[in-house]
Amino acid sequence: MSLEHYFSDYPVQQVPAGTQILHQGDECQNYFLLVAGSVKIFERSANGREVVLYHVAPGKICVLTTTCLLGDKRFPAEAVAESALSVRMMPKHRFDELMENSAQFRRQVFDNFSQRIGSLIETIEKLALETLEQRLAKYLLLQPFNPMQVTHQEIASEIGSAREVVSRHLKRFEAQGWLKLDRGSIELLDRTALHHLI
Amino acid sequence: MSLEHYFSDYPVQQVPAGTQILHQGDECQNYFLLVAGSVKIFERSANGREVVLYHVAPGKICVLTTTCLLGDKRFPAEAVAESALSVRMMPKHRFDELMENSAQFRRQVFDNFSQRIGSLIETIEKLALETLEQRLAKYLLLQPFNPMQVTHQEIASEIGSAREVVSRHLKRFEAQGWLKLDRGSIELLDRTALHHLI
DNA sequence: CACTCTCGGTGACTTAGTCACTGAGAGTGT
DNA sequence: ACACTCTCAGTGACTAAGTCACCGAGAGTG
Repeated sequence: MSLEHYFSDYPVQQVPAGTQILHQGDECQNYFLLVAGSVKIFERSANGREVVLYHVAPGKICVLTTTCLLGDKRFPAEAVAESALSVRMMPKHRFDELMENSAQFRRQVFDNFSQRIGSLIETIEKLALETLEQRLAKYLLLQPFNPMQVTHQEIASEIGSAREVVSRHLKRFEAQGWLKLDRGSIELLDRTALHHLI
Repeated sequence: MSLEHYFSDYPVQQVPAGTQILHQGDECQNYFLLVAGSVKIFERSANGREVVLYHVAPGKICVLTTTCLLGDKRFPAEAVAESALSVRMMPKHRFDELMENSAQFRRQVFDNFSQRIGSLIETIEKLALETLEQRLAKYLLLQPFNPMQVTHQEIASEIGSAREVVSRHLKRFEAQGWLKLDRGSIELLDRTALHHLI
């Protein structure tokens, strides 16, 4: 039984791509389950640099929203729709009721929490212990499309770096013949070479 | 009702300071509640660098152990007793039973999860968006004792940096008259100056 | 076709991390 | 007391990463 089952009483709502769903300091009103699309949760620093904390995938709830509602806290990050979204919203009282009465539901929510903790720890490891080159190579190899449509700025905030630095590394990779750069797109030509960096 | 209540059926066990409790890849056997002392959970990279993920405080359970047992995974980090410990261990079946039957217990465990997610996100923010000087100043100002007994290496792994880099910054702070360095100890002399760095 | 905006490239510089080595102190055993 | 070993910190030389200020190409708009 998937999480979506428990949200089926609530209508699917559409959100256009690019919508900023939550700002830092906002109050969370509802739990939301993502039906389709992708939400980016990230932090923005005083000088405008960004770092992506995680993405919410279809079939998942946003763990940070959950902790806010459970702990009665403000949302500590930014949430933006990366693509057009379909979402279902559930009010707090219903969520609490399900947590109380459904072992299945609890299990699903706990799994979401566990996975998120794992992914956050992975992010910390990468930031603190890996070189930028390694993080960049991993990022490129994980993308589902080739060529991929992505800007250098987007990559920088995914891997916790700065645009210029990413540009320079990519340029170097291109000079090695490992990939081909175009405005807003990157085509991998030699995945093996990138693998050797890791 | 605190978490400790639910562990009271299980005897308090003593663990000497410095004991490595879990290695990367170990299988978790029991949930443990820390009664007294402090446990450091950290990652170690191939070249020996370390980064601290979090500390387990008295009255808390180790969230990572919990996610391992719930998800049937191996422990993904290192766990070391920072001081002499008193712990109570609870077998998996009892934990599952409590999760099933006690709303209070669930609530406590969830709170632990939420707090941990918050602290991990904070760590990511610091690593990606703050300068080393800021992280170092924050670390120093948060320590409960003055002078504090700590090595440069320990500080480096707490703030995700390298020993030499920390040494140089500390040396500079000392030259400014903000603190006094000694072998294995640091005395803060001007907290206000350190605050201005943040 | 001018205007604007986004995206990427670049040089010069600062900050952070790495590597290899040094020496000072603390603790141990004889 | 003395040598031995270990931990801790200091340092120079270097590489990697991040910042700042600026430029120019292309895409989209009116």
